[in-house]
Amino acid sequence: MPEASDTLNQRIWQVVSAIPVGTVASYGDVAKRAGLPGYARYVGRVLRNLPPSSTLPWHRVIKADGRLAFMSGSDSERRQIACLTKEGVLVRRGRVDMKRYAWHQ
DNA sequence: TGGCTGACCAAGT
DNA sequence: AACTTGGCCAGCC
Repeated sequence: MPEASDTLNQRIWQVVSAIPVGTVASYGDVAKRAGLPGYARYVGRVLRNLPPSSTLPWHRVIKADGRLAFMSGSDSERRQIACLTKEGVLVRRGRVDMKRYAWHQ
């Protein structure tokens, strides 16, 4: 059972900030690594609530099957694709090749 | 209290 | 690869 949400958020932020440049991790992976297996949706909510000024590499977090979580064609999706591409992660048809770019713990 | 909603996941077809 | 289904969990009415 979760403690104070501030503490949980900090754990999640810490995990996300540890994702190496040029790699990606799924929401479920981040949750598990933060000690919260099964809390993938919670991770998504935490990232959604991130302030615009945040420097956290939220763009390195995608769905488990390699697809981006945003609606196709949205501004958010375009921003994420731009960030990933700049880091060398190839995004094609809103999808990333997990075999190649997954963050292996 | 209870139903609805997601920046989700895994297995099946 | 595209879809569907059932499960999941906290926030917001």
